[in-house]
Parts: sequence; C-alpha cells; structure tokens
Amino acid sequence: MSEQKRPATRADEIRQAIEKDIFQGVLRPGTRLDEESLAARFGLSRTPVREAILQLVYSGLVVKKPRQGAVVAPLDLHRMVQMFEVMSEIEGLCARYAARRMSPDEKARLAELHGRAASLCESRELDEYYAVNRAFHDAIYDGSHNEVLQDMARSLFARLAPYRRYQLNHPHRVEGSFAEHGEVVAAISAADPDRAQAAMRKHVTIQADIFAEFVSIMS
Amino acid sequence: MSEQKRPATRADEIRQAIEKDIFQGVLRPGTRLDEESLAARFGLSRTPVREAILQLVYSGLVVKKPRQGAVVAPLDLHRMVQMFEVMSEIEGLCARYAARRMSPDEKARLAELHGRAASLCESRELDEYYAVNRAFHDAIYDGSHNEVLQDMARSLFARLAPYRRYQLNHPHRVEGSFAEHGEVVAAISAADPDRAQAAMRKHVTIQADIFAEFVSIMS
DNA sequence: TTCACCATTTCCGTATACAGGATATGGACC
DNA sequence: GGTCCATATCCTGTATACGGAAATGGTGAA
Repeated sequence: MSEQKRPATRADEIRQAIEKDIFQGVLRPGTRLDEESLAARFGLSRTPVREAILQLVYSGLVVKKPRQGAVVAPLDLHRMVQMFEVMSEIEGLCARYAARRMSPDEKARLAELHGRAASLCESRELDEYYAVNRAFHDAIYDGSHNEVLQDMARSLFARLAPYRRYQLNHPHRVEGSFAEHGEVVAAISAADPDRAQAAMRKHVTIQADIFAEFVSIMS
Repeated sequence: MSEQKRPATRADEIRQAIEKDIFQGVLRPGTRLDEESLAARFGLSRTPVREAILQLVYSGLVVKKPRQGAVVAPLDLHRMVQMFEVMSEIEGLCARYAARRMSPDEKARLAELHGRAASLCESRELDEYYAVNRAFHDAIYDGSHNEVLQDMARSLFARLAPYRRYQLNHPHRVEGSFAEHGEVVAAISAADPDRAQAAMRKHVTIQADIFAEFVSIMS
C-alpha cells in the first residue's frame, strides 16, 4: 500500500461513505445520487459532495450524464461479463508474478491465510471466509510486486466484490473456492508461474460462470 | 469508442486542454497546477478548474496532496518500469483477443493502417508515423471487443505516451517498430492468438527497454 | 383516450465569498 | 553567519448564490 489513508478532507469522507453504501446494497444500482440531499445528509454543502461523486465516477462505481446528474452504475450484464474476463487475466498475472517474486515471508503468510480459510470453510462461517478470501487475494496482489497491477486488481475487485460475495451461497461453492485456492497456493509455493497463472485464471473464470448462470436465472 | 465525445461542460474542455499540455510537454512533470492562474488563463472560475484537476488525478496524470495543491505527476522511474511491464501484458492481451475476435473489416483496416505506416516509415515523417502508430494500437484495442480492457489500455497508453513518442528518435527505432507491428498484423490476420500476444508483448517490452536505457543515461 | 405542447420546477454547472491550513518571509537570538 | 521562530501571505477546501438546461406535470386538441 502507498500512504494516502487519512481522509483529511470532507470530500474523501463522503466518498468512502457512499462507496460503503454501494457495496452494502444501501444504494442500489440505478439509484439517483442527488447532490442536495446527500449534502443535507452529511451536513455539508454541495461542493464536497460533487467532488466525492466525481471521484466515484472515475472509479467506475457511478455514472454521470452531463446536466442530468449521477446514478449508481447500473449493472450492465454485457460489461460485467467483460469485467470478469479482464479480472481473470489480471488476477492470473498477479499470481504469475507472485510465483516468481514472493519472498518466503510472503509465501508463509499466504499459506497461513489459506490455513485459516480451511477451518472457516469447514465450519461454514461464510462472512469470515469471505473476509479471509479477500485477504488471500490481496496477498497475491501484493506478491506481484507491481503496484500498477495491484491498483488495477483492487479497482476491479471492488467493482465485482458484491457479486463475488453472493456466490458463496451457491451450493458447494465454498469448498470449490477453497480447493482452487489450494492449487494457487501450491503453484506459488513451487514457484511455478505458468501453473499459478492458470490456476488463478480458472478460479476467477469459474466465478464468472457462476455469475453468468445467476443472471441468466434472474432474467 | 463509446459516445461521450462532446465536451458539453467547461470542466471537460479544461481537462482536455491540460491533458494536451502535459502530453506536449508544455506542462512538465512536477509543475504545480495553480487553480487560480489556470482559471484566469481559461477565463473561468476556479470551480470547473478544480473538477478538471480531480479528473486528471483519477487518470493518474496529476497527483494531489490534501491542502497542498496539485502537480503534474512527477515521473517515478520505479513506477514507470512497472507501468511498462503492465502495458506489455495488457497490450498483449488485446492482441490475443483481437486475433480471435476481429472481423474481416477490422482486420482490413488494421492492415491498411500498417500500409500507411510503411510509407511514413520510409520517408521518415516521424510525427505522421506516430499518429498512425497510435491509430494502429487503438485499432487493436478495439479489436479485443472488450471495453474494460480497452479502457485500461488507453489509460496506460495516455500515461506512457510522452515517453513512447520520444523513442522514435532512437536510431533505427522506427524501422524496428514497423517490423514488430508487421509481426502483430501477420499473427492477427492468421487468427493466431498465441503469436499475436507474444509479438505485441515483445513490441512493448522493447519500448520499455529503450525507455530504461534512456533514463539510465539521463541519471 | 392519447398525444403534443407549454409552463413550472427541480437540479446541475458555474461564479463568487469566506475560513483555515501551509508555505514563505523577515527578524531575533545563538 | 546560521538557525529558529513568529508573522504574513497565499492557496486550498468549503459555503453560498445564480443562471440555465432538462425533467415533470398539466392542459388542450385530435
């Protein structure tokens, strides 16, 4: 991680709050973001709200048409599929680089995370598992030792997070996810870039398939 | 390309103008972006200038520390190397997908661009060649038929553009670049994803090497 | 009943004003 | 002469104000 962790400015606080609301489903895709009511809600003026919204637009969570205001990015299935496609490639690259570049300490931490996931998987503590899952992927992003790649991965992860979380309710998905992680860990431990990349790509591609299945049922 | 091509709003106009200045070297890395003087220069108030700067921050061209203003992103060599590394992967992926997905029309246009480049290469019209070069890469981004991947590629291209342009002054670089493009065109025409990806990766990696060489001389 | 057109209203984009923090300048002390 | 500190100035972050574009609702005609 770089620095910039303190919100220092009101606009950043609002951005984080809105972000959280979007992730948690309080603000659903398509919801209009009215500057004035948001300003009132946070007890501020429209100016910092506008800046927060602009930041969200550039992170892709919000779309904005000139003179027509901003809405929480509606889920465009076509685009979601493309995002998963790219995500599988980006995560695959992270795993590839991680296999070559992770230090023994980093590999140990990754294995430790995987171990924690094992028990959570067995006891079916889904929320906990999801948290460790996120840490697992984060560890591999870091392991790529390429901050530009990390930023891309995290940005995509954030935009897909809500749909990835949902998948754990899919029958046997937790076990499958855990097993796929296992392959990735093994390949990285063995410092085998090709295998690590392939395993991670497959892991994400499976999630994409489940997502596609999910939306085909919904429509 | 999507739609959003009309600047519709002043802030967008300013953003494009500043972007252009950065690319053309009028605003050099590290230059402070004073809101008031920019506002005066464009005959506007600080508000749209602030929004333009925020957009540039999110595109990575500008960095901003709270309460300390914005500066044109100083070139961090370490990070530049990482950007080139990712660029080679992203462009490689674009070429891979393009090889599988480009329509005959798109392939014809790509070949036509390459043909235009041939004469420009021979007559050493560098500025023209660079313009066609950009169109060439753009055509391949489009050919990936994945808008998310395209956005990433264009964003990276924009941030690296100044350094890619400079390379054409390197001895025999134009010929080398043209030859590498030729391999990419051949692989895409043959619908050979692996070869297309490898050729494009190599093309960008060579640019990264030249960049590294350049900075090692400068320091 | 439905569509079209117009008035109203709402909300975005921009301008201007103000307050607080950061840097720069100058002087005093070592 | 150099360093440290206080003051002044500048500039950012936020608040407020205004004009105009787009959405909305109602009324009239087909």
